[in-house]
Amino acid sequence: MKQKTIEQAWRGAERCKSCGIRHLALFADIPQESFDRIHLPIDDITFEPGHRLYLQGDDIPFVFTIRSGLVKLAQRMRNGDRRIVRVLGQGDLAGLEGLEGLPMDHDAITLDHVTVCRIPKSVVKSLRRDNPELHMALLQRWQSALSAANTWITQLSTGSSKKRVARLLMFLHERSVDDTFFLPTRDDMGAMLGITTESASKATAEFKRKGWLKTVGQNRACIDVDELAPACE
Amino acid sequence: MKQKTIEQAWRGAERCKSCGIRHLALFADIPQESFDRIHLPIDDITFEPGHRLYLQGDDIPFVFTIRSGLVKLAQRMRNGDRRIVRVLGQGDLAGLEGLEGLPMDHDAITLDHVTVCRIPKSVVKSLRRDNPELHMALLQRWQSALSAANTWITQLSTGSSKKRVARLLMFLHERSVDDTFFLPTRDDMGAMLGITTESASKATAEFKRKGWLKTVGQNRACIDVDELAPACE
DNA sequence: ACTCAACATTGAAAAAATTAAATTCAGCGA
DNA sequence: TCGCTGAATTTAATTTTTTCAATGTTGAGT
Repeated sequence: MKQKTIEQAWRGAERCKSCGIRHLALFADIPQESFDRIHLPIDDITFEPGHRLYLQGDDIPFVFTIRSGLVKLAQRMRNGDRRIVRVLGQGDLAGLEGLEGLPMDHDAITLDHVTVCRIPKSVVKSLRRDNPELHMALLQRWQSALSAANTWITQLSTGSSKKRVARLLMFLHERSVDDTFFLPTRDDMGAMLGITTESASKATAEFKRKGWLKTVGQNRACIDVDELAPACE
Repeated sequence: MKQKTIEQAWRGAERCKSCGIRHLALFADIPQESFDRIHLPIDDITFEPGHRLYLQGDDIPFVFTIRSGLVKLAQRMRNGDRRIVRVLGQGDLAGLEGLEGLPMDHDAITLDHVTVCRIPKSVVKSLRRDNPELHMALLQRWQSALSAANTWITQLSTGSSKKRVARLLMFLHERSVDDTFFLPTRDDMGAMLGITTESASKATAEFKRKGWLKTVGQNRACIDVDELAPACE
């Protein structure tokens, strides 16, 4: 079990109004007086790479807003194969299924250093009761999650392994805050794209040789978008 | 443009309470008095195979509950490739995205004969305003759509072409009302599984040779589940 | 019965991906 | 420094998939 660090724990939600990504977060449009009536702990937590937010089958009493970093959602199949079905980034919500009282159908594991806002289901539920804004926000989260799933199928599970890797790099580039982005292990890339580790390695090595992909430090990289774009189709 | 046949059109929603699949449908738990206040047309429509419910980019004022038959959701990519991202069956909802006011990101096209219940967005919106049951029903639709998308990725976009075809047949079998199911064209199977038409044809032909798959009539088939199951992994 | 068009099947060659094994490389602790 | 370890890469053999082209099959319409 990896370690976790609780930076700050707040009674109530005073912190939310000064949250740097509030415009992206679940409570974006919730009026202040709604917060004032809520006095439940909303924790701001930092996780290191490889931490499990929850596992397939878990029944967790939280949802998580990703404040920074990347989280992979992976499903394991009976035969042991695993497939990463989505990668969440800043502003995305993890654990939506839990709100409907269903057990998780996937693992959620941090890829790099991740900060999340952990919100008890009970808070969401009680706010949802009388906040149409939150209703809308939740529906929009579902919408964007589904849209992301579609993209995952059409862009990252289709075409040759090279195209898939190229599209994955573009995807990671687009969702990054700065001009570099987190480069997953070849193993994870394979699980994201439905190809073997070796195929992922071959494609990334080729892009690096051609200078379209440059590694920066340990786990980060940047790409030449104009050069890589043609390789996507 | 394909033809459509309007079996019955109803002013108001009197019909809903006697709907045969109401337990599966969107308005399952809506109290009768809510219906009585609504007087907008909810149409019961039959489509023949190949009819487009809506196309990518459309901004439609309806959602559709599938009463019978199958509907494919397909995304087209810039290079012209298409990928079927999901197949909807009885009780599923098509056009959810429209509720959030977003244009459709996919085509919805009937595979076989399909009957739908076409509900104006405005009806859903006005009912949603004061019906927590409908809120719940909508969230659950989103949930099951997302869960289906995950299944699509892990089961139908992973592994060898034979496994994918086997899993698709199992999937179609499970969702069928009777013991036969609609067998898509090899072309559509390819688009569902991310493989070529020929690969889909070879796999289905092999299963037929082995007697694990039997065609029944034109577009329908049945499988020997016990024989086919091992081929899924 | 004939024709046409759409769909399905098949075979052979080419291309691509997977498997397996070996190698390089960087970081880490003794 | 040395050896260890995990990750990434390389290589070669094998398997799978795609491509391309030809051949069957089927049903609708004449």
